[in-house]
Amino acid sequence: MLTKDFLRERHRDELSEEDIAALESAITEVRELGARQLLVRAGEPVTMSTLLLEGFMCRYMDDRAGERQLVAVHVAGDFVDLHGFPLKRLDHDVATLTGARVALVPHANLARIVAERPNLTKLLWFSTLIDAAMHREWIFRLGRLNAIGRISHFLCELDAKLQAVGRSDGLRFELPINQNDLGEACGMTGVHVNRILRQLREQKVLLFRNGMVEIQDRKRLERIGEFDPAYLYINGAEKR
Amino acid sequence: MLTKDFLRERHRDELSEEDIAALESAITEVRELGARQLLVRAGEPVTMSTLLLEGFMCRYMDDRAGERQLVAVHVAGDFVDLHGFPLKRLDHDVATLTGARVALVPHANLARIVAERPNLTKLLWFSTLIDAAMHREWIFRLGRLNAIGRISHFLCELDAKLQAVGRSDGLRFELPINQNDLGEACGMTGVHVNRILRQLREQKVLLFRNGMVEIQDRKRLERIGEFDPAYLYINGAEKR
DNA sequence: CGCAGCCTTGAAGTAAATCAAGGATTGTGG
DNA sequence: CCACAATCCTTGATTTACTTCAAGGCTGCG
Repeated sequence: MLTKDFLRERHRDELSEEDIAALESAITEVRELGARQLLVRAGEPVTMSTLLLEGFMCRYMDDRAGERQLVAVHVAGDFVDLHGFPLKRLDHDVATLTGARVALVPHANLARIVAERPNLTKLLWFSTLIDAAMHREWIFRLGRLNAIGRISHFLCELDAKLQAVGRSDGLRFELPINQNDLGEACGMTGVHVNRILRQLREQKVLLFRNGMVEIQDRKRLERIGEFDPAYLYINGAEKR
Repeated sequence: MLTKDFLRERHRDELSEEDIAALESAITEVRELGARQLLVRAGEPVTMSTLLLEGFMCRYMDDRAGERQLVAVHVAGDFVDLHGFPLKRLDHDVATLTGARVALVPHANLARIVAERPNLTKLLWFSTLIDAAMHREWIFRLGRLNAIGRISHFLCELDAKLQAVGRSDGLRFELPINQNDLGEACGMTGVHVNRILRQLREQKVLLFRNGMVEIQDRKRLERIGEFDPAYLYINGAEKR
């Protein structure tokens, strides 16, 4: 069942068995990808969308100097570039961060779903809106939090998303990226990420080493990052 | 024709006359709103969506200290909280910036459209994805541009959106907000906005006074803001 | 062994925040 | 009609968070 993590803990239960079967059969290919591999370049017409099955992917844009700004990080179960279907071309690049396994869905098959399955269509729409909600929180993070807050918030978000698909137990999870990647996500230099991680380590809040995140003091971490998971629309994680 | 500005210059031509009639008849009420009026509070269930007919609205979230971060600014023709239909509750507040006229669309009427009109549904979906694209550009702005770049980019975006709905001639447009609002959008203090506006004024790039923006040197403005309108998906404004 | 990639730390520089005060404009009530 | 209050704009002085530049160390690998 390739789509088992899609919308997991997020109204997946609203999908009928026929809806799920329709989605499964829309997949035409499964592919293994290496780390740091470009999948879609900004501006080029797209004809397929990518469902991430395993690993981490990201979406990003470059500034004039060629510096990256990540705008999204994706985990298993995410329909990474579903928005490419209505948009027809993307405004950003899509790439893997780590090794990954993906399922490919041609847009022609999505068109059939839209024509025939209003309920599934609405949930596909819903899933792109969760991405938009995460974008908004990303804006908040960059606009209103300082460096330690940004890193903390980002890692809280990742943990929550990974827990929803069974890839984190809430204490530790794998995140095989480097400090520079983290900086590109949180709008700061790799050097400063290093100093912030040291602070978090010294305060016994969080450890990030060898591609592994260990949350030592979740309360403090969430407080530092001003984190409230409501925006992730995960079942049961309502506004506190 | 209340919906005449909806998706104007953005594939509105893909809507059939019946689609447009269906959308028009989904509107149950038109309302005039004062400036700085809260419409939707984060977390509360929503049952209607708002099509902005005239004026400026915004969406924002507060940090712990109560400081606002704007995550979107809307102009005439924008379906401000259409995403509230699939999401059922919002992760942010929605308010007017200026006096405004809005059309209200109950979600029950949207449900009928989704059930009966796949083509219109896909364009409604599309319109929420343009918002997401603007969110991404907003992330880029905050993460990768300095203060003068952020202000410049933001005003370029507003001008492009307003031109698409005939509210800017490309030289000047009304924007009746204050410097502090601008700061809340661009992630900086009002004081610093003031200094940046002075720079833009002294360099004869742009004037912002009395709620009116005058673009004096568009080339420079776009260059300072690293602005490329491709992400707005406005017809004819393709990737350069 | 020697190189590449990543992490770590220090020192100096800079963009923006903060604190503070005054000035202009508009509205308001006596 | 004018005093004054409120709001917004403007500018200066100081502080702070983060960047930049630089160098060295660790680890794994061909």
